[in-house]
Parts: sequence; C-alpha cells; structure tokens
Amino acid sequence: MRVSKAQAQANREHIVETASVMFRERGFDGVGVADLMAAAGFTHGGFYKHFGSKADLMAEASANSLARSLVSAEALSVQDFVDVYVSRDHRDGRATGCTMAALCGDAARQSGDLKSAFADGIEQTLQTLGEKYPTRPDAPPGETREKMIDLLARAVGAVMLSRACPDDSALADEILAVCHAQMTASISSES
Amino acid sequence: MRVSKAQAQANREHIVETASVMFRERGFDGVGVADLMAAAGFTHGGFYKHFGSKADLMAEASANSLARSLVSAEALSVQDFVDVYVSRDHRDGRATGCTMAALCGDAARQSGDLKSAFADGIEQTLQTLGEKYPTRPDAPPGETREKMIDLLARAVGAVMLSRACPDDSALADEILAVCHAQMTASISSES
DNA sequence: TGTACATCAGTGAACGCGCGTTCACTGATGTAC
DNA sequence: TGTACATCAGTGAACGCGCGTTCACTGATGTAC
Repeated sequence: MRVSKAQAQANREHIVETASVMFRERGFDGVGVADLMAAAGFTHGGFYKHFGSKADLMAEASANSLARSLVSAEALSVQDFVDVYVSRDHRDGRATGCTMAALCGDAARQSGDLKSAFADGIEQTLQTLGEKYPTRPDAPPGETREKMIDLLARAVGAVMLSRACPDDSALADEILAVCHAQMTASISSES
Repeated sequence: MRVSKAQAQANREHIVETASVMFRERGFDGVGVADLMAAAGFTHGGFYKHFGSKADLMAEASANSLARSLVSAEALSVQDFVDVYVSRDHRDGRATGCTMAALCGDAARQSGDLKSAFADGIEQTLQTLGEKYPTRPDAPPGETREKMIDLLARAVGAVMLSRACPDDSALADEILAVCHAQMTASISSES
C-alpha cells in the first residue's frame, strides 16, 4: 500500500516527533523500534524505509527536540526561562521538557553524531539566551556568554538532581526552590 | 565448590564494586548480568546467590559509590571540591568519577529504591560540603545549605553538559572552564 | 580430635522474551507513452 | 486525458542474538556427634 510522497514525509515527521517524546520519557534504551512504530501508528517493518538505523533516529530526534525547545525560549526573558525551566512542572514533565535535562546523561555514552546534535543544541540555546540578556555598557566581551553557560549548567543540574530523588521527597522540591532563588538573585544583581 | 563465609562476603563486595564502576561507564542498561559477573571473575549463575535481582544490585551499587565518593570529599575544602569536580580529568573519567554526574539521568527513570539511594547520596554530599564551608557570623540560618545545593547543581550540570559534547569539542572544554571560574568567583566572594 | 552429613557459593546449560534488523509481499502512487 | 507499468511506503513473519532469570549439579565449608 504505497502512500503519497507528502503523506510519507508527514509520517516520517510524525515518527521523529513520537520518538523524541518517548526517548525523553524512557531513555534511548527504553524505547524499542517496534514500541515506537506502534505508538506512531505503524508496524515496525517500515521503520527502515525512513531511517538507516535506530541510532540515526536517535540523533535526528534529539536534534529535532533540541531545536524545537528554542521556539518557546525565543519568546522569553532570561528570568522567564529560569521560572519555566527550574520548576516542578518541568521536572515532572520529562516527556515534553528539555531534551538536555532528559537525555544528556545518555548522550555521554553515544556516538559522535548524537553528541554533535547535543553540542549544536547547547550552542543554539546559549545564543538565544544571550540575546535576551541585558548587557552592561562596560561589560567585558564574552561576559554574557559566560553567564549564560553557567546559568544553563545550573538549570540542567537542578532539574536532573531533583528528578533523581524520590517522587514526593522534600529534597527534590528543595533543590528546585533553592536553585531557582539563587539563579534569580544572580540575574537581578546584574540588571 | 562452596567457598568460606569470609570469601563469599569478599566476593560479594567485589561484585558490587565492579558493578558500580561498570554502571557509571555504560549506564544501567549497558551492563548485563553475565557481562558484569565475567568482569568480576565469576560465571553469571551465582549472581542470584548474592542479589535478588539486577535492580537490587543497581540500588546497592549506587548507594555504595555515592557514599564512597565522600571519602575523598571529606578531605577537601569547597574550592578543592570544585577544582577536582569541574575538571577535564573528572569529565573524562566517568567510570571512577561521581555517581551523580554519571547516572542521575538514568536514576530519574528507575524505581523508588534507586532514587532513595540517590537522595541519600545527595544529602550526604550537601552535609559534607557544608561542614567545609566557612560561615559568616551574621549569616541567616540555612544560607550555607542553600549555597551548597546551588554549587552541587552547577557542578553536576557543568560536567554532564560537557560530557554530552563531542570528545574534542571546544564547547565541552569551554563549559568546564567557564563554570569553574564562575563557581570559584561565587565561593571567594563570600570568604 | 575425628567422622558423617548438611549447607550453600559457584558452575554452566537452559528458559522465555524482546531486541534491532531483514525480507518477500502488497497495492496505491507516480510516470512514461 | 487514458492506459500500462515501475516505484516504493507500509505490512508482518522471520532472523540471530543477548537479555534477566532459573535450575540441577558440584564439592569445599561448616556443623553435629
């Protein structure tokens, strides 16, 4: 049952989108090709008409969701980013949250292709955040970038540590609340 | 071939130790029971004489390496901790480095037992770091703990983001260098 | 202290199962005339 | 525009393989007398 070119392209995009959600929820190893294709509404055999291997899809789905997360980031101030990112909603919504926080631990053990996708995503995030950050007239060159790198590491670290704690533990919430406050203080002391 | 009680206990500890290294290197899903037992010098069948399941060992190995990492932390000042932790050596030595940075992404998807081990490890680390941190006489209660939570999140986030970048990328080194400098500035501005 | 027997850490074959991947097949789409 | 044929997205059975776990067995250790 051949399908129109446009439909095939739409199906492919739907598979990538489904994969990016499932990978964030369960990790790369926690999602099987058959699992994924069933969730997308297909049988597993057709997978290899679209992708060379599962590893190829992992890289493509990661690149996709890393780039996509910036769509919302572009509309936010740096303080808004912190509010949205270092929050219980984000911590509890792994499947639709930031790909860095969901998968950077797994990415460390993957191929260069996958890591390149992550590096590109990190770089784009730093650019987008930097453009939203108010710069002092006398600021040394690179100061904004340095602050954004530190801010991103704090945000990712806070969410990941909070997620590693039991679901209703006080520590999980404390990590988020404390890091949110400290990051907010860092931002406002500059502007 | 039965083995003496003391030998059996030593063998068990050796398996836990081997597992904690292999899990940090390859992730929980990347290490099979047979793999692990072979690396420890045994055949796989004996595994269930020591542990109820692979998940049980995952929790025990995590608790073990989370507690063990404090042995070195106890001898360090907070600045020494930052120097050792936010470094290329640590980033490139996943197998023998901090369990939080190696496995907290995986921990988020595991059972409550495993997450409890992580929460305990985080709590112990915060305690140990806090005891090393100089407190101002007029500091409000909880200030030290808040600073240590933020510091730990920054350290873990920096190492994990750096590890997610391709092996020889400039960005991977930049993240470490920038976060190290920012964290150092945060520490010295207080003492 | 010496003997007889129960215990149990470690062995290695075997279990069912799900994995990533391949392949012959189907039939609607796209194309050539 | 209509017909004949090639293309190829999607199907579903099948592949070899490694997974976590079980089990009958071995034989040195630990224990009871």
